[in-house]
Amino acid sequence: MSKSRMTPKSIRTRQKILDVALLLFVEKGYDKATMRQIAVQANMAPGSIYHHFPTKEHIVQTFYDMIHEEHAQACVGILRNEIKLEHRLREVVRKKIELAEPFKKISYVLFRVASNPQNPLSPFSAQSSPTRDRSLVLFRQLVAGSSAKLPADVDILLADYLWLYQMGIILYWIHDTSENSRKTFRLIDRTVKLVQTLVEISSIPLIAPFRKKFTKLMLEFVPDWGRPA
Amino acid sequence: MSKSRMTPKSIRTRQKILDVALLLFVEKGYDKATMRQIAVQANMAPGSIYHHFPTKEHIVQTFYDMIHEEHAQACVGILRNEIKLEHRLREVVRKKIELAEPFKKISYVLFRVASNPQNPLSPFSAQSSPTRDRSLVLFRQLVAGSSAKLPADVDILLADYLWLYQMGIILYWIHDTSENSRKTFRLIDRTVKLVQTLVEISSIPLIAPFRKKFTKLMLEFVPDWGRPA
DNA sequence: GTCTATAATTCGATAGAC
DNA sequence: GTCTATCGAATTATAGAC
Repeated sequence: MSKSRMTPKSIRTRQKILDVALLLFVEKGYDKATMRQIAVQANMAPGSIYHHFPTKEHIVQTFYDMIHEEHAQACVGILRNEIKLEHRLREVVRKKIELAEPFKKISYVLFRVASNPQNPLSPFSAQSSPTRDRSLVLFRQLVAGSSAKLPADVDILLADYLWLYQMGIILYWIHDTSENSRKTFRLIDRTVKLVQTLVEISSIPLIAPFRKKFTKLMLEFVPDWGRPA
Repeated sequence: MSKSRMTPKSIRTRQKILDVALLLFVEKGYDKATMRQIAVQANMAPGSIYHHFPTKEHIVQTFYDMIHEEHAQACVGILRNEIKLEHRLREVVRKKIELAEPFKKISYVLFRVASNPQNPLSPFSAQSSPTRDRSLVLFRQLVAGSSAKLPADVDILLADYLWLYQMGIILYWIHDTSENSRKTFRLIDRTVKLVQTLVEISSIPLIAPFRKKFTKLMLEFVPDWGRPA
C-alpha cells in the first residue's frame, strides 16, 4: 500500500486509470460508468484494474484523498493569513467546496460509503480512517491557531464539531441544485457568523454555568472514533 | 401500486417475500443476502420476486414504510396524552428508534439511498416522497397540538427542523454500538430538553430581534422539497 | 516478482413463454 | 403470476508475460 514501494510503471498505470475514470465518472455518473469502459479507455483488461484498486468505490475514494491533499495545501496559506476564527473557518470550508465542485456529480458516493458503519472507508466508522484523521488535524490547527480565546471545555470540543459542521455543509451541497452551488456558499457565509457569535457568547463569565452544562452534553456524545478516552 | 387492487394471493406472496427477506437481511446483512437466496427460501424463481418488488432496495424501503405506519399509529396515543412540546418530541422520537431497533443492521441502506439526490426514494430528493411527506405531517401535528405558544416565524419552521432533528438522531443511532442503543436514548433525552429551552427562550420579547435574524436564516435554507413557496 | 490478460463466477435485473 | 433463460456488470481465479 505504501507509495514508496510503487514502481514508476505502476504509478503511470494507476494515474492512467484515475484519469480515464474521472472523465467517465463526471461524464456519465458513477453508476453508468462501467469498469469495462474504464478498462477500454485505459487500454487494459478489466481484471487488471483490480490489481491497482480493490474496488470501484476505492477509485472514487482516491479522488477524495486527492481533494483532501489539495485542500490541506491550500489551507496552509489560508491559516497563515487569517487570524479570526470566523474567517479561518469560512475560507477553509469554502475552499473545500470549491475544490470538490468538479466532482459534485459523483460526491454522493462518499456519503453512500459513510452511511454504512461496517464499511472501513466510512469517515464515521470506528476504525481509524486516515482521511478523517488528517481532516481532523486540519480543524485542530484551525482552532488552535486562531485568535479566539476559548474556555478549556470549549477548546477540546470545537475542532471535532467544526469537522461535523463541514460534513453537514457537504451534505447540503450535494443536494444543492442552485447554479454554481450559490446557496451552499451563502449558507457557509451565514453559519460561520453564527459560530463566531456562539464562541464569543461562550466566553461571557455570566453564562459559564449554562455553557458547562452544554459542553458536558457535547462531550458525552461526540463520536469517540475509537480514540482513548 | 394501490393496495386495493391486490388479490389475496398477491398479498400472501408479497408477505412471504418480506418475511424471508427480513430474516436473511438481519442474518447476513443487506449486501450478502442475495435475491436468489430470497427466492429459494420463498419457493419461487428469482425473476418472480420482481413482479412484486421493482428492486432489492424497494424491499428494504417497504420495511421503513411499515415502521412508519406502526410509528404513526403509536403516535396517535402519544400525541393525545402528552401536551408539552418536550415530552411529545421525546416520546415520538424514542418510539421511532424503538420500532426501528430490530432493523438496525440494515438501516444504513436508508441513508445510502438518501445520499443520492438522483434517487427518487431519497427522503431528501426534490421529488415528492410519500414517506417523507407523511412523516412531516406527523411533526406538524406534534408542533400544532402542543401547549407551546410559538412566535409565527418559529411556528412555520419548527416542524421541518424537528424532522431533520429526528434524521440526525437516526444517523447517530445507526452508528451507535452501545448495548440496546443506550447512548441514543440518552442523547434524545438530553437534546429534547435543549429544544424545549430554545423554544422557551425564543418567546422572550427582549430577544425577538435576534430570533428574527435566526429564523430568517433558517427559512432561507430549509429544504423546499419542491413545495410551492 | 510485479503487472496483465483471459476466463469464470456472482448477482441484480429483464424478456418472453406459459 | 410464475417460470426459464439470459443479459450486463462487478469481482475473482488463474495462468501467463515482462
